[in-house]
Amino acid sequence: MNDKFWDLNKSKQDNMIGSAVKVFALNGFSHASTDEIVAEASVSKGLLFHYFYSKAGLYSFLIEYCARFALVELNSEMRRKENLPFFEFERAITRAEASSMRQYPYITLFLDKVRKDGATGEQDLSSLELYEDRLRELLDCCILPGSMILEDAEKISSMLRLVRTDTAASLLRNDSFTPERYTAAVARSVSFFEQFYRGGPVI
Amino acid sequence: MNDKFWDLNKSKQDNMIGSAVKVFALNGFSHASTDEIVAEASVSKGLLFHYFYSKAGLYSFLIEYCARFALVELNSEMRRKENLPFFEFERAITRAEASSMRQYPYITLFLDKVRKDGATGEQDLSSLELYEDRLRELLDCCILPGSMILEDAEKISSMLRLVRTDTAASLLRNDSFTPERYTAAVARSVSFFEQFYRGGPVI
Amino acid sequence: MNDKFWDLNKSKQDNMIGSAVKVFALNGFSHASTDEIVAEASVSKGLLFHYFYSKAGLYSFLIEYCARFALVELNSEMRRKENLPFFEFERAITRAEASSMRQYPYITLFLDKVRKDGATGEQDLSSLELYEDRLRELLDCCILPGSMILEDAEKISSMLRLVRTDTAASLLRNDSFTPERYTAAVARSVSFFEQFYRGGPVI
Amino acid sequence: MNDKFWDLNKSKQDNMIGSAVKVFALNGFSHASTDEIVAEASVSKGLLFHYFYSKAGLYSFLIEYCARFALVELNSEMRRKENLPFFEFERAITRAEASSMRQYPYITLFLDKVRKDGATGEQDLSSLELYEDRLRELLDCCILPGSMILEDAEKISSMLRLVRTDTAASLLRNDSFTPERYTAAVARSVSFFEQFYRGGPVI
DNA sequence: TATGAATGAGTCTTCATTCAT
DNA sequence: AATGAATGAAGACTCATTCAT
Repeated sequence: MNDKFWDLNKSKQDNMIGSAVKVFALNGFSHASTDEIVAEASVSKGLLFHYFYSKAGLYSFLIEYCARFALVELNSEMRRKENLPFFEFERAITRAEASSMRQYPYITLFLDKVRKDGATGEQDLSSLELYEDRLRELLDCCILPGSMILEDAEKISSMLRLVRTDTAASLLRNDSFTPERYTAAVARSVSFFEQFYRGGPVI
Repeated sequence: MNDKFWDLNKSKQDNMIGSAVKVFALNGFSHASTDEIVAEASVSKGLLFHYFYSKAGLYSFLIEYCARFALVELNSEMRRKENLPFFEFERAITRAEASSMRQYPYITLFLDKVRKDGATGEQDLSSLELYEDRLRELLDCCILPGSMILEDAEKISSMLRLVRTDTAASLLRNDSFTPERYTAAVARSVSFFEQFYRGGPVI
Repeated sequence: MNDKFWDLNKSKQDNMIGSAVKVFALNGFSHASTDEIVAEASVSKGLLFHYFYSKAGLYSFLIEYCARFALVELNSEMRRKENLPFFEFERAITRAEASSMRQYPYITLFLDKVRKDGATGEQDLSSLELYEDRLRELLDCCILPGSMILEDAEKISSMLRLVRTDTAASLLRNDSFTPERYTAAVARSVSFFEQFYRGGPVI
Repeated sequence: MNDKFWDLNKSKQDNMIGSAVKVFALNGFSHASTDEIVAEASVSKGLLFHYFYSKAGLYSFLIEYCARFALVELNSEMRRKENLPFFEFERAITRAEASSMRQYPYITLFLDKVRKDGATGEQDLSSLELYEDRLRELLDCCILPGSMILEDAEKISSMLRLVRTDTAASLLRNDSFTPERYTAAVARSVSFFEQFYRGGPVI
């Protein structure tokens, strides 16, 4: 990408980023059209390519930018609270995502699409892996309920990720997304798992 | 579609269906190329369009065909066993899918892709909905463990669907898919949920 | 390139080759437009790319094809007459070029453009070099007039090449090109040099 | 062009002229990019268009400017020496070009490119023709060796022009150009022709 | 029935040119 | 005078679809 992008004022940057994230999130890399992106952002075709050189270049940039953005939000939510009880940790992730989505509503869906598209592609996913590694690290130092083993925590955590993605997708699809609704909807699923472990070992 | 397709011998039919299902499953509707489909099936471009008129027509046909095929397998697995205990029901779904995938390995991934692609598209998804409705119906008349309410069963069921899709995707990706491995892998996740409800109410 | 190109009938092949050679000869690689080529050949854009994959691929193909074609014409003109007197050799080259240009009028200009464009580009020029090598080889076994040393023969030969290119360019420019006019015009320049060596040593 | 260009100090003018001449000489009109020109000259895009209005305008300006510049150098070299012996005349042309190239190394290549590009284009070449006319005029009043007729002089002169262009191109290509090397290299070719006419009529 | 050559609308990308600052 | 962000028309290339055989 062209570093001059950062000389633009924040709102222009966010307009272009948000528009591109949305179109990529909804269509995936191959079917996202640069025409749609520039229409969504109300800028010219030339400008997009001036800053990002190619559709693939824009995509790579967004992966890195969004993964880092999400990581910052995650760390900011986690500050000074590393050893959270497992379910509090899951709620914190949800709040961090909600916070990212306040800025770029489609960021969560976008990163999810990248994980799937990227499996077959040749993108540099290292930033995204950094984010995943951090999540994993935080999970590892969670305080698990008495009867929960790490393997179970991982299973639950990966299922909750699915719930979050589904929730985001469905709220955005019918135009009713707000960070608050998102947090509330996911919270119900977290509590669902939590009940199994409430009040000690389950047998 | 052109009904003369059904006059072909079964192996030619299955060759074209299986090839198209695979390419659509791996790439989604928009990025699947008719060139790749005809190469995979070793037939000519003209023939594909002779029978299915358009890429969208082929896609629609496959949705209907695969959804019905999966429904037949599901019903066949369920015959005379409508009131199964919940976790046995989940195991039965898994066996039904494994059976479908013996014929068309990518069918499960294909139908999953359709649900997501289709959300934004204008496909006729009624056959798929029929399949979903049947699943829902079967779920409704399951025998739930003592402490499980229907809402919980639905949550668990939708999470297990995710597990099944992930399992299928990962086995197919590294070329190690067999119906048996698929059934075995999913069974472990079913048992994970089952433990919470074994031996009576959990509190 | 796509080998199926050779399955087309000769007139279609020659139509596409001749059109592309003309457009590249007149405009050079960078400024030649595929739109202009397909318009000149009266075929669709898709077809051009079906057979040649890219503008660069077409260009590479033409370099090889034209260099080989010119080489065949050259060898055919030289058959059984390897040890020609120098100026007869130059006349033979001219006849060989005239013969190539009967098929593809712009071939000489095209190959000349390639030598210049190619100096900065990254084309595979080995076929063209084969042609040049053959010319050089034939020059080396010419019978030189008594007072002419090889170095002089080379100088004269390279100047005559320029004369040939200029002659071709000017005849084609004002639409008056015929192989006969070309041969006649160049012959005058050959004779110009020849006079210096007629009747023995010059000093 | 915008006459205010002449209010700039000479070094800024020459910087822009030299850079543009170089880029046009190396790439021809169509493939020369204004981005490359402004990068070479280290000025802004806007400034280039402020002074020259368009790429074509800049090109036209350069043709006129360079042709006049070359003419001035030619006349300056020829002052008081109109009736030169033919081969001295050719050496004088070479020195005049070398002198032009001391100021703008690519000027000779540029004017040569213009003659070829211009053949198909719609540029105003009258300044260049003035230069050519002057050359022709000087040639006409040369003192020819006894056995040389005017037509021969023209032939030799046009061939020597080619030699000069080739020499300039090859020296500039491998970064070893100096006016002195250029003059020396061309002198050898002039002497080659001269030998034919040394010591009286050649028969 | 079956083929694949041929088409052209649509997509990505470049680049001369404009204009607000 | 000087900048460079912004534009959009034009060019390379793709791919679903058609049609003669």
